[in-house]
Amino acid sequence: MTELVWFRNDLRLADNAALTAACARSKPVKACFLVTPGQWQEHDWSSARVQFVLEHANVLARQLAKLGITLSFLYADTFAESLDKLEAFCKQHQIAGLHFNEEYGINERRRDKQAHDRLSALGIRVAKYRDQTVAPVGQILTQQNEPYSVFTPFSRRWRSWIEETQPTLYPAPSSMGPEVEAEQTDTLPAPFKDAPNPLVANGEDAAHQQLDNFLEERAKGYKDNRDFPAVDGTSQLSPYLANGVLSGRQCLIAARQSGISGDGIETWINEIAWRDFYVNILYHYPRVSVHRAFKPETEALVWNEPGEHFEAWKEGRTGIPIVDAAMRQLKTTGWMHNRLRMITAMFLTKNLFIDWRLGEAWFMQNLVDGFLASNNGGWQWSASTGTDAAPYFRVFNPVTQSERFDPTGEFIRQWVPELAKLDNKRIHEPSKGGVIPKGYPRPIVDLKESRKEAIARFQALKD
DNA sequence: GTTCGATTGAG
DNA sequence: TCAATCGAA
Repeated sequence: MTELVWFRNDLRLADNAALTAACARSKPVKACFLVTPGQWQEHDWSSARVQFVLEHANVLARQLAKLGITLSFLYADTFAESLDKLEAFCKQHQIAGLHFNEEYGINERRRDKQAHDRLSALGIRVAKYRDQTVAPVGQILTQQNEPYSVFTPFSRRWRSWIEETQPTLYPAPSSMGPEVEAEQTDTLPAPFKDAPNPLVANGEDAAHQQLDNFLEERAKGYKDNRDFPAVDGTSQLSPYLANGVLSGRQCLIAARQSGISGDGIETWINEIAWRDFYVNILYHYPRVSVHRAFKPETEALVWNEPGEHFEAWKEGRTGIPIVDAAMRQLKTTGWMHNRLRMITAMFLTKNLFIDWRLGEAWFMQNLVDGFLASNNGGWQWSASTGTDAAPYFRVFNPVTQSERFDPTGEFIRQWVPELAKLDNKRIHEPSKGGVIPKGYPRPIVDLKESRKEAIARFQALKD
């Protein structure tokens, strides 16, 4: 009788609850990965992400093969069809027990429930593991046993849970049998083409090297440097985390074991907490995964028609240099610096007053690290429709942000070469006091007026 | 029940 | 200053 590990958003050998449990149970162990392009497209997966995931699945297949575990690729279009494939696979290989780590999007939960019901009916044990976050999802609750809707108290509770529990890593499995030949999936399925060049190196080993390198080189200065897009101040681990090549738990434990102390590392650990926080929000408030606002009253907002403004935003020709630089970075590399995600999201929702859902989808369609919980959480935060939202009257001024976080215009110059010759002052707002370089647009919206209008629309919600 | 601290700023 | 809101005390 065979145990089967179903890999999904957890493409790693080390610190993987489902894999460890399956290998501890009995031999032999098999593994599978379901290739579902239609579902990925429906979920706005980017080409960059699909490429990243499939390449990492191939790396995983080779690692597992060395341990005597075959990872089989099962092809189906949607989640619904994939369950037929999974069921057939289980019958064909006489699977006794299925193991997987939970995912928390609403379609994923529905799929997992159906998988559980169908396979249980065949007499197969179905074991699921709550492994996506450092503290198991649903563990961190207020004193009234309610989910937190504000980050700071959540993070305090989260930190004390870690102190009390001292989480440890699941060991990577040892050999389960003689080496087998690794199956490999071929290149990008049909809807996903023209992925940008990979931003980060392939494989679990590369992920750990990058984590170690971050801790050695940049963690201490993280708090001071992380907001400057021209500075290499962040960990850039998000593609690995979003797709489970690394776990948040591995990051946390590596940070603690590094012996580094101080504001830098603690600020970074807070980012791991943000990730857990938003996964919990997705879990406790399923409405956010069907494009509904966390704050229901904000559903009454009437957003502008997207039109030409939305096109200009997507393509990086809004006439606001920091916004355009950021949007071009996203489209070209599949990644955007976090400070810029806030600036561009705030600009779309508060200055252009375009529905946050459109921005959320565009980010997903382009990001290599697109992760429903964090992307939705971040967008709703920016749009003031979400948890712990910035008060609606607090609207970033993108020019001010640009002056503060890209003071020499280095980042703008990199992505908006039309403006490269402007001096450090003018580059943030070329329309002010001088001739705009040829080929660069005037601002498509008046920042001051649009800010006032947005605040008024939010104010009107309360009346 | 009420106060109080805190909240990835801007004008 | 502006100013909303949650959670803890």
